[in-house]
Order: sequence, then structure tokens, then C-alpha cells
Amino acid sequence: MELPKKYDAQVQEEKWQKYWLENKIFQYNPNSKKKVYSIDTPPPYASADHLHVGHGMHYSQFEFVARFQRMLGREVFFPMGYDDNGLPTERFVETKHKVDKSKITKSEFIKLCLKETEKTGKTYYDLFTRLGFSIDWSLLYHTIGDRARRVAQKSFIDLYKKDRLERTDMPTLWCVHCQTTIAQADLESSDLNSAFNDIIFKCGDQDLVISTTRPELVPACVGLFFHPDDKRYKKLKGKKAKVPLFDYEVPILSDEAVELDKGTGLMMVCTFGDKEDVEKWLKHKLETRVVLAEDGKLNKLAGKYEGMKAKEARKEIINDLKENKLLTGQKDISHAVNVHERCGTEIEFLQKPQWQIKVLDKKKELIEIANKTNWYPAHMKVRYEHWVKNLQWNWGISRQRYYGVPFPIWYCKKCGEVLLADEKDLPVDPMEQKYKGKCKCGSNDIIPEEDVLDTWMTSSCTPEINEDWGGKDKGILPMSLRPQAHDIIRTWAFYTIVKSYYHHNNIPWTDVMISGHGLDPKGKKMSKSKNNFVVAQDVISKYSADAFRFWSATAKLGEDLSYQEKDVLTGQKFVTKLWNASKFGIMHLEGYDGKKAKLDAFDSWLLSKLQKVIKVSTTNFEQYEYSKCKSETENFFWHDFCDNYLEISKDRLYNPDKRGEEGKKSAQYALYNSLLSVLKMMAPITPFITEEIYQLYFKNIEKDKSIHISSWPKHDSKLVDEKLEKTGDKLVEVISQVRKIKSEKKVSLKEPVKEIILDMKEDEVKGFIDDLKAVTKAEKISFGEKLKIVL
RNA sequence: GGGCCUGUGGUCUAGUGGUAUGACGUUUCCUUGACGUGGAAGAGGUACCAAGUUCGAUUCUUGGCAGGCCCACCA
Repeated sequence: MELPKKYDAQVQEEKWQKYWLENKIFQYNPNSKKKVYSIDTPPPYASADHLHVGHGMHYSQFEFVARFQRMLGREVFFPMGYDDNGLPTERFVETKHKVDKSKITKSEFIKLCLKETEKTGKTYYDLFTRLGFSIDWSLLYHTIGDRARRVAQKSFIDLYKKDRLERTDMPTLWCVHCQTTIAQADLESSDLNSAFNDIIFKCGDQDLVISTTRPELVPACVGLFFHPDDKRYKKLKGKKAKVPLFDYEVPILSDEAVELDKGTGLMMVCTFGDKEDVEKWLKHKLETRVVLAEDGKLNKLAGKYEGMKAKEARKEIINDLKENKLLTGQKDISHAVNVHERCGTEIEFLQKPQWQIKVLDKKKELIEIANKTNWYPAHMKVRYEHWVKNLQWNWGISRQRYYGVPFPIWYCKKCGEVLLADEKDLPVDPMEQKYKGKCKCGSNDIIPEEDVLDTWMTSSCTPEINEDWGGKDKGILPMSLRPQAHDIIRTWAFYTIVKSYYHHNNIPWTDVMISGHGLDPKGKKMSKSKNNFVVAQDVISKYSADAFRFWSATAKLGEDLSYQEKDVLTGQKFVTKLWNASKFGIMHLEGYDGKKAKLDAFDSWLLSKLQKVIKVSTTNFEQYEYSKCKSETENFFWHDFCDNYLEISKDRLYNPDKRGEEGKKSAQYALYNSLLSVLKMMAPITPFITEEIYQLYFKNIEKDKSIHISSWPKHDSKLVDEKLEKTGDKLVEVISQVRKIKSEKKVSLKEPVKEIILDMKEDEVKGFIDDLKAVTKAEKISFGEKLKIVL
């Protein structure tokens, strides 16, 4: 048969997407006897209306794995989820629609969120299907959907019953912009310009100078501290100092944590400026003078500064201090400040009752359990360990927001008892549903919890959502693979491990593969504001999905990959070459009966080399090194197969009358098997072109409905012949020499060669000679001490 | 300040204890019965720097330097 002259990727790729979907090629079969390979797909935030090549790369990298595992004979569970609840979605909707949370009703806002998430869901679906992802879309979940809400609430109840939760009103991290409590993992550090202000506190007649970056917190000052060894201040211990402008007294105390040489060595402690303040407030049982309210404005304790935002008040207070000659100096500095990663606002500390998952008391266990999971690449585990070791706060899960999963609890107003929802009723919304029954104390006066759960409370349960925990319980825990990028090890990976450990005393997945980031051509992070944003869809439309995926496979796992258009081009060229080589091969497979022929020397040479490629590709792919499979197969295909073997075998394929039918059959056998193996090994990376070629020819013989559910090539040690391979390699080297000489003499490759004298033994190269003669157009081959080529 | 990773021809990159792979680009040639979105050949790297281990290091060790990421500091 003959293949069409040209391959139109845009047309064919669309055709195969449809074919795969319509024929449910990638449907997960829960009743299959095959071993299950389950993937805990990262549910993308429904907070992007554009997807750059980095997104596409990241998802492609574990899509390769899904296809590979399927061909290895596993029943692949490959779901998709959309992370469309919580703060990320709210922030996205707020900015996109310029919404002010205080000027819109809760239900209007939620409606907007749902509308947006539906839209972005479609954007993702389009990109993922365009890239040919072998997702079973019937397994789709939304983190705002019923199943996810139920699981998140069940998770809460289970943690409560296992005494892993506590509700405290300790000072906690607070975002004045989002007006919610947040967790340590939601922090980001940002370099900001600020100033040290030297302010005078009076102690009797003495002027005490403290240095602070936050003069607006002077009215929140509850004590001055110095180091116990600091001779300058020792004698002040126990005395009182007068707070400037606000005219009240605070104690002067000592604490080991104060640094002698920082500022003036005297430190102002406020409620609350930072974590140090919180610690000293606790340890020394200081007074509480909260000046900063939830909205970031100063309250009435601030006197004339009431109602001002912190920054305004800072300016005013500095001015007033200057006027009263209470400011002795100012020094500009730049320092790292913790900001909320969602909005970039500097965080504050606030006393607010909130729920926390206790993790600080289980650091050791949380590190141990992570060791039972295989991390690829292994060094990524260090980031996890580092994060866990350095944790300073328990995981705060209360958010004073709208669009999230509600807490499944009520409180008894009379005795304060926490009343849990019945698991049978999940998911519940206590704001809308009444608690069934009475409190133990007999009271009927029951109020709902108004906060919603942290968005990570749901996304940390993706294995349980996939499992349908508390529902159908599919039995897929622990899952086989968690693919994710390295920037969310401290959040997604960490939180998921916490949950799995507490809920099931087990690991959430056997393997974790951590991929790098897609960067711009200069190696910088892509962002809209920097205008270095390459849209994935544009690249796919210009080249093809296969070419895009080919680029995605160039990076080693875990390495950042800068986007290089030339590498997409290389992918495109590969697709063309594969098409053309297949066209040639299939043309010559006419009449091939699949029977194993007695193999000619160069055919054995090719198949022997192929075995190595199969072995290396397979073992590397099993370790998530898809890039190695790609490069090995590509190299074999382009050089051994196309450049050399196809040229060598041409004479036998074209001229069976001269060279004999046996020689042709042998070539056909090698051709068929090596081409099919190459197609299969490239199928996970470039699924469209390989499917097209498979369907046009191989399907009739192989019978599998799709190359993607055919079996992965098996390494056959019987086909390996090291000695023969070496001889073949040496002769290929001779062929290359002939080409070189012809090229130097600027003559066509068709030009005949008078004689080749080989520096090899005649019986060693016997089986190769006829092919060698044909491919080099040599009139005579003889043997001698030194290689000589006579034109 | 701590940790992790990276540093290879113009660009991007592979692998390796014995001076290096491929791609893109570039130069010359070839319109060969799969392919000119091609083929062949060539030019182009003292492998970030220094010291050490070794017969020998690009590869191992240590120390620099540079870049990236993570964390801490935030009076």
C-alpha cells in the first residue's frame, strides 16, 4: 500500500482526538484484572483564562507516563480535576470583574465565581484535548462539587475525632486585604523599602531610644525589651517607660531573644507587629493592646489616628514625633517582608478564633512517612523535609471568605460545645441547614460556623476525592503517582501527606514525580506583566500538538526548561521524517507475511541495536525519565534506521530479482519490527503521528484498536549479537568514509567506487558484503592491511 | 544567613574517570527510485575558575564565582 504524500497534522490530530474520545480508548475499567496505575492529576486552578507553554509542558510530562504505563499493560486511572473553590478563584473573579467584596452579596459573588470557573474549565478542556491527553473525562471532579465538598468535610470530621484539630484564639496570620486568616504556606516573602525610625521613650528623666520600622504600632506598644547581658539597660529592669504621644506606661523587661547589636539594642514589643511580639507577649504575659483592626485601619486606641490605614498613620505619627522632638533619626532600609501570596499584601497578626490542624507535634512522623514514597528526582524530597523541619505554625484552615467548602459544624451557644454534622448528611452547609437535634447540655440555641475551609483543605484530599472516600471507595489508595511542580511541595505535597498520614496512617502515593517550570527563551519566569508569555495554543496551531509535546520531552524530569521555538521545530521535523520513513517502509512491506525470515547480517545488526534502545528506554521511562526514551529512540530512528539501514536495505528491497526473495523477506522482517517498535516507543511522546501510521498500516496485522493500547516493545536478548553489531558498526563507518570522500570530491553519491579495500577479515564480513557493495556503489571489495577507498 | 539545583561549541543540550552527544543556526556540495519542511560533508568547544585525589578529570572531593529556586531574618 502507499501512504499519502503529505501529513497534515492540524487535520489528523483533530481526527484522532475524536477517535480516542468516541471509542473510549482511555476509559478506566474498574473491573479490569490488570494492575491499576492511578494518577493524582494536579487540578489546575480555575483562575487562568490563558495557558502558557509551561502549563502545557508540565501536564504533557506526566501524560507521557500515563500512556507508557497503559502500554505496559496497566489499567490506567487518569482523572482530571478543576480546583475551583476558595481564595484563588475569588481573587481571580475579584480582579477580573473589579469586585469589591463588601459591595456585593454573597450569592451574587458565588454566581460570578461559578460562571468564571465554567469558562476556565472549558479553556483547560480545549487545551488538554488538543494536546491529546489520555484523560478519562468521566472521572472529572470539581473541588467545589458535591463529592469534593463531602470528602473535605469528612476529612474535617475525621481529624476532629482523631484529636488532630484545635480551635484557638491565639494571634494568627491575617491578610487585611483578603480579610481572612491564612496559613504559613500562604506566605511569600517580598523585598520592600522601609525605614528604621529612632523614637524616644521617656523613663523618668532618661531618654530611651528604640528603632522601629512600624511607628504606627507605637500605640500598641506593651513593653520594651533588652538582652539580659546588655549593660546599657540592665539597671532599667522592672522600671516603666512612657510611650511617646500616647502617654501611658509600659514595663521594661529583658529577654534572651533580643539582639544586642540590632538597632539600639532596645526593642519595642507591640500586640502584634511580628512573631517575636507574639512570643514575648505570651512568655511575659503582657497586656493586649490591639490597635490594628481587621480591615487594616487603626481603632480608637490610636486616638487621633483612628480610622487611618496603617501606612497613613505611620506618616502622621512620624510627623508628630518629629514635631515633638521625639524622633532622633531615620534610616532607609530594604528588608524582606512576609506578604500574602494571593494578593501581595503585607501580613498582620490578629487574634481571631480559628481552627488549626496540629502538625508541629508530628514533624518527625511526617518526615518519616514521606520517606516511604519514591521521589523523582530524589533530591526534591529535601525540599519537603526542609519545609517540615522549619514549620512554625500549625496549619490554620479557617478562612473568613465566601466561596469555599463550609465547616461541617455548629456550636452550642450555651455551653460552647462543637456539634459535628452526621457523615451521612455530607456535604452540609451549616449556614443554610439546621443542626439535627439538641446539644448534650439540652440547649436548642445552636449557631453555625460561618467561616469556610482553606482551599488546601480540599485539594489536600485529591487522592480521597479520586477514591470517592466515604462514597464508592474505589480501592485505589494509595495512588500510584503524584505528578506536580516543585513550587508547591510545601503546600500540595505536604498537605496531602499530612492528610493521608492522619486519615489512613499511610502514604498517599507510591511515587511522586516533580517537574520543573517552563521558562521563557531567556530562562526567565513567564508572566503577563513581563510580556514574555508564550501561549500554548498559538504554538500548537503554528506547529502541531506532537511537535509541542516533543519539546516538552526535551527536559529531564525536575529541570526547568526554557521555551525554545527551535526545539518545537525539531519536533515538527521529526514528525515529517517519521511520516516519510514510514511511507517508504510500508511501501516495501507489500506482501510481507509476518513470518520470521532467516535474517541477513545487516538486518540482525539493526535488530540487535534496537534491543538496546528498547532496554534503555523502558528502564528510564519506568523511572520517569521520558526524555531519555525520547532521545534514544529519536537517535536510533534518525541515524541507525533512516540514514543507514534504509539506504543499506534498499538494494534488496528494490531488486529481489537480483538479490533473491529471501533477502527481501529478511529486510521486510527487520523493517516491520523496527519501525513498529520506534512508533510504539514514540507513541507516548508524539501520540498523533504514531497513531496515524499505526492505523494506516499496522492495525490490520496487529489488531489493537489503537497503538496506545498496544503493548510496549519487549527486549529480546536472543536478538542481541554484540560481535555482529561491532562488525556492522565498522562497516557503517566505511560507508560514511565513502560518503565523505564523494562529498569532498563534490560528486553525487550515486557515483561508483572502483574499489574498497577493507582492513577486516573476509569471513567476518561475509554476510554484509553484498549490501555494502550496493550502498557504496563499489565495483569491487577486497581485503588488506589498511582501509582504502579508490574512486 | 541556611539549604537544594545548575554552569558543556553562537544558542539550547546528552553522557562519561581516558579531551565530548545531539538539535537549531552557519558554510560547501548533492535535485539519489521515502523525504529539498530533504540528504551528504565541513567549520565551530583548552567543558565557570582554582586547588586536591589519580598514571590520567569535563566527569570524583574541597573552596571560590555566577545563575535559579526554596527557607530564615523581618525590633
